[in-house]
Amino acid sequence: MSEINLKGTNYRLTKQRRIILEELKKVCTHPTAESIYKIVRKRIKNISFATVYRNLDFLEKNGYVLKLKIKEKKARYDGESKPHRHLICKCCGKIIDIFDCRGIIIRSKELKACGFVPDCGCLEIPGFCKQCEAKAKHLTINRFAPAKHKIIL
Amino acid sequence: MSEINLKGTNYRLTKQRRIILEELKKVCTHPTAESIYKIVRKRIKNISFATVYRNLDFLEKNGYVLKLKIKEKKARYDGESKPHRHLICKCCGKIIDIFDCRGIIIRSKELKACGFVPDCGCLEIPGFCKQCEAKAKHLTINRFAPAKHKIIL
DNA sequence: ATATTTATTGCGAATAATTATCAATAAGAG
DNA sequence: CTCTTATTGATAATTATTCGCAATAAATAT
Repeated sequence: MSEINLKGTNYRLTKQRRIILEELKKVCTHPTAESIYKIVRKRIKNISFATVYRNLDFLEKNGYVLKLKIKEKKARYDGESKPHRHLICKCCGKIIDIFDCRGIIIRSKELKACGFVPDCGCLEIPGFCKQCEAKAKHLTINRFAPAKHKIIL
Repeated sequence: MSEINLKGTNYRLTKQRRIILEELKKVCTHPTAESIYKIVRKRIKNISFATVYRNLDFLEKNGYVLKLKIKEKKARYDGESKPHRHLICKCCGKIIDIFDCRGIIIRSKELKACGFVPDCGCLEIPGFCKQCEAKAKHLTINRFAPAKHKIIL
């Protein structure tokens, strides 16, 4: 189990923060704030939902947890703060962690030309999980360009 | 300029849809629904905001436009539906298109093992734009793990 | 053309995730 | 033990997006 050393800062390791972090580190999923709230409430009966939001924000801003950058209604958090990538299934929404990624190579002259420095420490990679990929094979739908209609250029 | 051929479908190319698409293709930015609404209203004075949302959704679902998958409050749309990538500056939020990307190589045994098939036709790559990268060099802050405090494991 | 069917629109209300407010409380410093 | 400041809990506010529905417009049948 991990501990936080807040010496030399104005921040405090409150019971709320400690327990939110502990619980988030216990699960291997990528829970929403609501889900974390429900779990934490078992240990702090009267914790406020706002406190959970505030502290997830605090923990993320200070590098203790990750907040996924996917476009979903509800934000998702990750108790593992070590840089790693997430595979996001475009079909079922499943999130798969990959930790062994030795590098992401983006072959683009434009990228080099504009001087952009990729930081893929927390990168969400869209695609299709094994199960959905298998299902998609039977369909004629083009997953990559889902146009039903023709575009005349 | 592009045209839509809706023959053989139940969908209609209404004035609203045509103008939303036309205007979205005119700009090289990645506007929000609100921004598109403001532009389109110049041509259709009484268009409803809900119509803009509905039709952006329609156009995206049918492959005419892209909807960025970044975690921002407001959704952002792209009139260019051809597969391409976006560089997202973690510092200033700038969005840069790259079209010449010949491929993204993800070196991971875990990825291969789980059978996930990446589909990076619309991938958002985080990092730092030239300007922000230059600024960041002067700082001691570790951009990759923004923790202000120490974590004792 | 005109009538009929069905998709789409405009309006306003509803939803829902997140944030802000603020008095009360708890934690650390002196 | 007192003082200062950070944090909390409760609740209200915000805001992007969606929903419901009658009115309208577009395609199809007559």
